[in-house]
Amino acid sequence: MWDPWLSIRQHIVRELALRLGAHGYPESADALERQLDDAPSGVADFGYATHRAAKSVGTPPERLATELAADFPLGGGLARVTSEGAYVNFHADTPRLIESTLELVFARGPEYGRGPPRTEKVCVEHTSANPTGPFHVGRVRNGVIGDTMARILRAAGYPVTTEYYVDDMGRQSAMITWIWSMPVDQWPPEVREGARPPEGVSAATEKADHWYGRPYRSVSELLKKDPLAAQQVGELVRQVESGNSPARHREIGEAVLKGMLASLARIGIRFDEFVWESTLVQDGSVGRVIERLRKAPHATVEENGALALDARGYGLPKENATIVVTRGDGTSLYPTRDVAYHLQKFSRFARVIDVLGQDHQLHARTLVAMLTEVGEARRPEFLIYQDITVPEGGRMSTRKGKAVNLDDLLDEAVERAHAEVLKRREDLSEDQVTEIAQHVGAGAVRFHVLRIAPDKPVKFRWEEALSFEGRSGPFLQYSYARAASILRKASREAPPYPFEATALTTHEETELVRAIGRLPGTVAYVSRTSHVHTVATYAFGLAEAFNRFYQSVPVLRAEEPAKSSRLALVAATRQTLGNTLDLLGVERLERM
RNA sequence: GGGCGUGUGGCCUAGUCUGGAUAGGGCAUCGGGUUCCUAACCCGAGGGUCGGGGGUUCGAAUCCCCCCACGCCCGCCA
Repeated sequence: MWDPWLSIRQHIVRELALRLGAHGYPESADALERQLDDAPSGVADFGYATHRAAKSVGTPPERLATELAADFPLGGGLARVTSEGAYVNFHADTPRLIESTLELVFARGPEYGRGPPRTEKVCVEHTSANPTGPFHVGRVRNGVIGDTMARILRAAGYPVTTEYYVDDMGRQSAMITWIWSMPVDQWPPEVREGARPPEGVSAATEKADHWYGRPYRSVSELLKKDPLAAQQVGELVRQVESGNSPARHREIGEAVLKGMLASLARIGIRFDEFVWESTLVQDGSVGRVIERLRKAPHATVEENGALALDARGYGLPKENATIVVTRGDGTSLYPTRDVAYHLQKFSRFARVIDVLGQDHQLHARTLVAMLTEVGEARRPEFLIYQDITVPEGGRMSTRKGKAVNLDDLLDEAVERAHAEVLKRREDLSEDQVTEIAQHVGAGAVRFHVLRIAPDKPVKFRWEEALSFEGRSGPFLQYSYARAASILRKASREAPPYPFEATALTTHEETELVRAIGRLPGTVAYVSRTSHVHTVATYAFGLAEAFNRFYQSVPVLRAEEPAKSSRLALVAATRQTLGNTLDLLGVERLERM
């Protein structure tokens, strides 16, 4: 037993199938499961629209609804069946629902919401940004979505590994090594000018991603008009590919990555594994992929010796009907190396999920075409999200100078949170205030990115990202803290929580129980659909239900048995909201 | 030009996969609520051609077709 709504749904669907069958309308329980709607709130728990069945049977829908409701068998947590117009309405046995929901929450504790264990190993690869400089806000959507998806899949019962694919082989990371391989005072003037650190900032005082990343944009500009510099960078790429990369290359890459990961850690994103692209070249996997592609059905060789694939027939855009596998000098390209990486992932995992920005959509299809060409039938599942754009238009880009640094956003969020905490709480120590502010700021930013469907483009606006009110991370944290506070004052911070289901009778109480009961279904839904934002929507609804309860129903000042029962309800809310916050990667706060 | 995605009150958004009851929320605006468990909260009000047009259906924000607008991609970059 892991979902308090499951038995009642199953009962309804099973009996409905039987009764509709008796009316001459055969429909499987599975099909009916999909047709069973949530009834409008206040009307009932579930509703079934009879129009379709009625039409097929030749009975007026209203009559069919009346007939079905009249002698529908109760039980399984179903207390009452009514009809309204063409709808059959199913009402749960509320005391029984309260009992099964709260008991389940207390029995499972931190495990509440999780599904039955599964054995298929899943890999969620996300973020995988080049180690060339600090994260901007546009990039973190990938990490937030990927990290949350991984948390949800774990909750759904899968063994999950998160991976960061570190691209240390491309031109972009070579650019950083190239510029830092010479003393700063010998840098080309335009680079030195463009990369000048602000007053008082040095390598010792600044995070490595910010420090090493500073010249990135200027170098990128320089390479467009300086063939000699471009040639030197190209030479470096060849060195890396042949395994003779300067030690500095890996050192800088690791330093920059470390700085980047520190930023992600601030919003709860961590990785299980890192796969450095260069290792795939050095262990020969990329070479083997190139050899297999050379013998592939549609392999061709371009005039300058570049190996390519004639990809017509793969549904790629016309101009892109050729996939280039190696450069003229024989060095590999990113899609080719990514094939090697995917073959490796397939050997380690049953399911491979790639979180990709929409700008990688074509890459995804290229990758699939190349996998076909090497005779690999397995496919990654792509979780595609739209970009975060800048209000003036266009997506964030460090190179174009249109980007907001994640660290800057977080610093600002934490600063504002600090001011808010100070305003509200005079009793806390400076350390407590600082800690709360960090989690509130981080929670606001992470939730802001998470609350919107991945399919939707997001326009970045400071005021929205920094909102602590309404549908926000801090609202959830505040709700959790309120629940924690009541339990603390009652000295009831741990089980057991005895309760009497019949003592919980107000609309606010029963709605809160219903919300608590919806977590397992939400987890199952998201693990199936990858609609990670649904967890954010759920969390908000739960917190809202709790705040309404809090407002209208006294707990500590109530008489028994209401008092104990309400304390149990508060404890169940704290557990459920806490488990949900864990899924969202938003820190729980016992006080704020 | 082709491919993918998006379009829901002033702004942001859920619902779209699997069609079903008066399209839910948040921000902003206006009006209320704290001698009482944390007002980062709660209650109420106004505000909607669900981008436009056709179609399918008993029924369309949801499915199909056409069109419009916006974003991204269409490198021997990643």
